[in-house]
Amino acid sequence: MYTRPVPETRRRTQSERRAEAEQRLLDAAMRLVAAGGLRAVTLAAVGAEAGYSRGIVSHHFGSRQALLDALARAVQRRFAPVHVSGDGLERVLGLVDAYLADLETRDLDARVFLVLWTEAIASDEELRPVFAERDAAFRQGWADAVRAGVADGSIRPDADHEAVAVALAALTRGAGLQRLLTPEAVDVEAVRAEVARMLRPGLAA
Amino acid sequence: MYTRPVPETRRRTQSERRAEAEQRLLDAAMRLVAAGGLRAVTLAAVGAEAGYSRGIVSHHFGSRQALLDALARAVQRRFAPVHVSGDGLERVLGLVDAYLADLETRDLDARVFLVLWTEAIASDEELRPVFAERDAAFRQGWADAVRAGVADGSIRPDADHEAVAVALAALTRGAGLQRLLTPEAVDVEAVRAEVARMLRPGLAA
Amino acid sequence: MYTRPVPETRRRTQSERRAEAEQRLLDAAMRLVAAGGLRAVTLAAVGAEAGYSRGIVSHHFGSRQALLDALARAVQRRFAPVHVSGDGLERVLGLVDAYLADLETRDLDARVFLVLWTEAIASDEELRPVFAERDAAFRQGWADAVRAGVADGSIRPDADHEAVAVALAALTRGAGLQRLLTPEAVDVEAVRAEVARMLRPGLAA
Amino acid sequence: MYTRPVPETRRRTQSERRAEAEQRLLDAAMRLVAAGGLRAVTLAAVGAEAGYSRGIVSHHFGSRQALLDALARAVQRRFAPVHVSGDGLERVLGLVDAYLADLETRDLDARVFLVLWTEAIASDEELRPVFAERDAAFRQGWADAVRAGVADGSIRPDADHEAVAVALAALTRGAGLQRLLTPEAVDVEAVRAEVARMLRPGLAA
DNA sequence: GATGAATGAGATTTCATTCAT
DNA sequence: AATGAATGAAATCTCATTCAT
Repeated sequence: MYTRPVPETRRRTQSERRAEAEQRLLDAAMRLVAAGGLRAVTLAAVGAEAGYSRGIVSHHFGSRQALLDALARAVQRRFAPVHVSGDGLERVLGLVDAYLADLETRDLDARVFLVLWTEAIASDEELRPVFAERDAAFRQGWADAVRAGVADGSIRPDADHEAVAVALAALTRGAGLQRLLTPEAVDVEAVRAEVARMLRPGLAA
Repeated sequence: MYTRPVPETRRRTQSERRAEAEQRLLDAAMRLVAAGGLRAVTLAAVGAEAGYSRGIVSHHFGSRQALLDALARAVQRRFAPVHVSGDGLERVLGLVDAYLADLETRDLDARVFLVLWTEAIASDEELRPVFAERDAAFRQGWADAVRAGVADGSIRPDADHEAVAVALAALTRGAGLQRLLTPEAVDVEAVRAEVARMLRPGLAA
Repeated sequence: MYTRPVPETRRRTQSERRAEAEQRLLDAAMRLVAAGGLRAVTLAAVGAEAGYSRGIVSHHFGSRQALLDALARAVQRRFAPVHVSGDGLERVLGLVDAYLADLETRDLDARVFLVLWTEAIASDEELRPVFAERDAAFRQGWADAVRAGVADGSIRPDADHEAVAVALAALTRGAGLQRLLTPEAVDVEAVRAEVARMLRPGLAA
Repeated sequence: MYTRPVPETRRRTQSERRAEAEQRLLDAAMRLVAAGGLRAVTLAAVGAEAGYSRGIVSHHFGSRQALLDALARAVQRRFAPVHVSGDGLERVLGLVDAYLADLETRDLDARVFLVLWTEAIASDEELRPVFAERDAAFRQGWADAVRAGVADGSIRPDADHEAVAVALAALTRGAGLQRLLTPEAVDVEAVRAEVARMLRPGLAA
């Protein structure tokens, strides 16, 4: 016999409602950033996109800036360094490849991250330090991987850790941004393959 | 007999005055972009920075968008591909090095170019096509250099011209943007040196 | 045998809790008015100042206006005419002196009363009649005192009761307001002394 | 023969237009303050009341606060101390009388001045110092008049200049405010007459 | 009794644009 | 050619109010 399912929208507690609303607002903000840049993230637009009213963002985040801060931190978590197997040289090349692959497979996250990252450049507000700090940690991770490669003998000993980190981070970010501006010009698969061929000999011991 | 002295600044024609005013406005806009991003480029601010009044930009360019278009084209001309000597592989590596060097030696141009370039990403307006077109030509130039290197035997024959072009353009732009966000983290000299060491073996035949 | 200790704060009835909450809210509102004028009395601020939540004021008073009404009545009770001994002229002068003294000794009450009184002027809402009525009673009290002084021969017979009442009420309120605006300029003790000397000969028979 | 008069609205220069607009805006703001207090002075209301658009106040004054500052200074000029003839005691009594008379004869000015004066009390912004300063000068004027009366022997020598100044300023302002709240209760003529009778003996030598 | 999620009205501010001078 | 007066669209922010929990 047919039994009616428990209704999807059961009674929610206040804190559940709050958590859900905030998540929906962040998701809405991500979609808007991806589609139109930070300029498209108006309080009214976020409220509407999330299915709420005009005032909801202020209610939950207090100010637009606070929403953007939360958004930046959320997307940094989501678009965080991938776990890559391998050691030394293989790990470094694997990281580059993984980031490039993410541009396609995690398109929304990548887009939002990159747009916010560029917006942080001209921002005197709180966006800049949030990204500056994260970038430091990000480069540190790569520099550490290079150092490990040097230690285990897979990477040539005279490699400048910091400079390699800057160059590889630049390469992946630059490629991501180029793909946002001219998607048809960036064949991610081809770039991944070529970058692997291009970098390996120059890094190997 | 009294002779009227020749005025130091001879009477300028209307068209000269117009050209001068427009140049001063573009210079002012560049300074504002460099200092505060596109958001800082308000019509009143540009007028004031150039030493004119609020209405001057509208008077000369008609609209803010027209000013930005002119600014984009001007900065593309100023920050145009450097002339690099050498052939084949040396020319490709020389281009990378020259672009990286420009980040420091032509700081203002580089900054304005990169800021406008990122703004073009989320712009539905006229900025996007202006940069998309130029980027195509830019990559074409690099792809041609790679092709020439393959032809003269200095670059390995299986190099994917387009992918290399994307990767190298990405590397230089990414480095430039990283420098804007965290200047202290990007030692341009060190990056130039390391990039040369890192790329040569991977591109050489 | 174990005996459960008598709780220190015995269980309060609902109506006691209600009364206590409302009193705490009124006290909180008074502090806010004194510190920042009516504008500082937002529902959220009153709730927080009283140690409750944002919604508490609406819960107890229904609306902001109702809270302000209750506040006006409460402060009118608290800042009510002082009991002054003496008859005739002495009583009139005593009232003036007592009101002036209250400006210092009952600073919070005086401040809140005066702020609400001035707010009532431009208020179409319910604050105006509340204060207009009370002012009428207040002047009546003073006019009566003057009349009694005339009757007992201590005040000159041609004194215009109403006009004296207006003038003396004006003097005390004006002094109180001046003290709120420029506290350092109003030496209450000196004003009390001078006012007594200045008024006595002009009112005496 | 009939000659057509010069049209009233002849061509005006830019600076005439500016001056006229600003004057009309201040006048409009005064009417709004008089009718509804500072709360009624919204940018949109001022623009509409002056016969302009919503944005006109920002255009001319930059911000609401700047408009209020200008308004405060304008009304302080307009409602400035009257020139009163006489010396010593007569001058002091004449000043009190003149201020009281102004409450009726310059109703609008008086109303606006008094409303802004009370608003200054709870204002952390720029209104407070503007009125605090002016009040100091105002009291100084009165204290000087008292001192002159003592010097010429018309006022009793033990009069406390500052305290008299505070009391008389308080009396006139208090009366003005009372008249705003309950106009029917304040017979200005009667108060003037009674105040004169009441003060003279107490101030005279 | 108490909390706080959600709404929407209303205010200020910024700024591109239009147009008279 | 140049100025700047005037407009109005669009954004953020503050808050009283309503109502579900």
